[in-house]
Amino acid sequence: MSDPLLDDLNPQQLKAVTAGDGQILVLAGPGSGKTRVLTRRLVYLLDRKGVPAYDIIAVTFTNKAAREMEERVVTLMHGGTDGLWLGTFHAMCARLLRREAKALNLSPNFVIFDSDDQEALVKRAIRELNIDEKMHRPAGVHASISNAKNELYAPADMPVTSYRDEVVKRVYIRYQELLLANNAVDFDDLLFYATQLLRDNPSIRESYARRFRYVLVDEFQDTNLAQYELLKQLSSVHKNIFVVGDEDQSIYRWRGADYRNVLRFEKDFPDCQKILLEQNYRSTQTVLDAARGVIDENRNRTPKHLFTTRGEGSKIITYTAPDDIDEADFVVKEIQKKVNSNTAAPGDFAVMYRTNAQSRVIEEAFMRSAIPYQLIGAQRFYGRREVKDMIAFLRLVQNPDDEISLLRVLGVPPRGIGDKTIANIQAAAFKKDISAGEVLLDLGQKSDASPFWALIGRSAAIVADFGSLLEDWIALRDQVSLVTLFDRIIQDTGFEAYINDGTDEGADRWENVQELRRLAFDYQEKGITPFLESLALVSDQDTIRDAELNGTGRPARGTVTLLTLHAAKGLEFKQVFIIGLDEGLLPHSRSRDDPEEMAEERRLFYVGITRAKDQLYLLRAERRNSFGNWEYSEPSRFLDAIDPALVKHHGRASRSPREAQARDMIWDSYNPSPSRRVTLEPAPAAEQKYKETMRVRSENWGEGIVIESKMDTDGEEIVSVQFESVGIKRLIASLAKLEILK
DNA sequence: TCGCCAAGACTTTTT
DNA sequence: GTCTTGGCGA
Repeated sequence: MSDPLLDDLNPQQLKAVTAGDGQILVLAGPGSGKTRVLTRRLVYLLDRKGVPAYDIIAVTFTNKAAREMEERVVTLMHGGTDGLWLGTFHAMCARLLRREAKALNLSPNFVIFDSDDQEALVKRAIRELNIDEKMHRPAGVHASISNAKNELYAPADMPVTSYRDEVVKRVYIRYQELLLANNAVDFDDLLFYATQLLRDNPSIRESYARRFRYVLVDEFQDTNLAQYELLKQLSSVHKNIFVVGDEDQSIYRWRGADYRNVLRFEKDFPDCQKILLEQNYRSTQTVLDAARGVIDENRNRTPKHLFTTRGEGSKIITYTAPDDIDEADFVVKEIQKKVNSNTAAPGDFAVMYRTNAQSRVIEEAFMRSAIPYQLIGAQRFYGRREVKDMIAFLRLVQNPDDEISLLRVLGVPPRGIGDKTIANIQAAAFKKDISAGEVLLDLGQKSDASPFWALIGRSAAIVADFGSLLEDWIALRDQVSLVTLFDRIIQDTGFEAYINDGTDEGADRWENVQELRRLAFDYQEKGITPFLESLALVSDQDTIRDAELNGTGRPARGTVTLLTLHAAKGLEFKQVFIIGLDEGLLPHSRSRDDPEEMAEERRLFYVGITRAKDQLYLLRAERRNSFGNWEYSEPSRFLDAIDPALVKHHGRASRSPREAQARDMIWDSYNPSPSRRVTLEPAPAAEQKYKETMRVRSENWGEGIVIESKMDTDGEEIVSVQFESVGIKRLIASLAKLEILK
């Protein structure tokens, strides 16, 4: 009998999907069908085990992942999914906090500050405390505060071991007060408050932990301490927790993520079931071999034996460009060539780099060509001034206490409110211990009868006008649709005439506002709060446009995707270019002195390599332009870990003979040292009968695929075979009577 | 109050 | 080399 839910799963996947209750740890290599397993598990619980959707919570890191899961679940399911909690950590926490706001010091209409707002607020705290901004950069202090929150330290509890800590702590305390006064939370607060809420309120914890009989988690290796605690609390009653992750793809250490949570999980739940997914459905053997060479140099990991049935595939193409401009040209020309000859479409390609700064040169090269491309990240859309302004208006309507937004839009468009007036408003607010927004609203209501009128001074009338506009909008908030409110704000402020000033840039800016308006359309029903929340929590990945369908129903040719290695996680492309394989860039110079960070750089490269399905390109440039002068670099050390036999070096483009010689040594005649090569070198070939990817049949277990074979010290050949029936078995070849199938 | 200009920073990755 | 920030003049 056929079963569409389970039939196409391999033995390991099946084991994971149909595992019983308890704690399940799935370690899933790249391309091993991680999302598929998670999705099927969810449907398995709902559809086969009859678990009500209401009893399940499933958490991901990006909205994109959550959306994909939801779409697939809906297609696979016959019943409904009402009541299911499915979303990102941050979104789930926001939901929890809005429901339980009264148990915290927040009102349910709190806003979520984005990173710019957070930094602005830190800056303000620093200034209030008369701390030297040059010595203690707001961005740096904010990063330290963020770390403290991820480690679950409340402001008062933050440990101090240095003078800098002391400064950070003082700022942290003030920053947190300011957030509360703004009725706002930052990204870390969402996790921090949620964890705190559950920890300190047994009855609330009980009710959620009782409700969520099943907890499912994606990208578990990227959880930080706060997230780990949260998961433990949510699953504290039923203890049915199913996590999927891969230590080798942990690349967010700097954000508090700790892949050792995988080890912690095994320690906290000694009875947990551990399942390895090792069959890769994405890449060619060549790509996997390169990836393995790179990652095998990291220690402290669960060894995995990734294998594929996709065959060897084409060699990795490497190219050393004389400079970064030529590096970019090579990428564009190569893509152009394949697109023109119809062997590939733009949507097949991705270009990946370590730092956002590298995207510029690449982008310029694409602009000179006719190839469509999309650049992911770096706040391309939401970071635009006109977009942020419109969002700030909406945020102010949602929450008049949001002073950051208030200050942002008070002079947009310019209406005669300057520093002096702003200071007066703030002073008036301080005097009455209310927010600046409330001062405005009072002025809007009572005009010159307001007690604040005299305090504001000359521009009181202008401020009162703005206050009454704000009051109108707030009144409209719950009566008209989101888009109507949006249009009304534009109309009342003359926003269009202000930004669309007749120049090309003006038209561009107006187009961005229209784009935001289109996004608002999707939230007509849900309203302003979910809209703003979704805007605050978009990740770069969420902005990726997949190749849309065109009118004919066939996939459009798509666009080349330009993105950082970080943003590439979880994605796949037929052809991948990784550029900037230079010492100092990948690995980044900031990681040079810390082995842990170096290991993370390596994982980052590993993530990049394993995005490729068919063809991988590795590029570097001998010199690149930074701040207006040339900087030279050596090839990345990570390249040494890739077996030269997997690589085809493309042309030579070196300018100076000396450099060319150095490069040739690395690429053409480089002979890796034995210690480095040990993991890649096949065992002595003499008696070895079986090789990776061979199909074999055993009397006991039927057909399978050889995933590894090596000679042990006794001269016995040890073969690991992935059997269709029972999964992976390690066998002694001479005893196992394996038949090789062609 | 606002726009212009010069000085300085900027480059790690982001929910 | 370019973008942001802060200071100054109109």
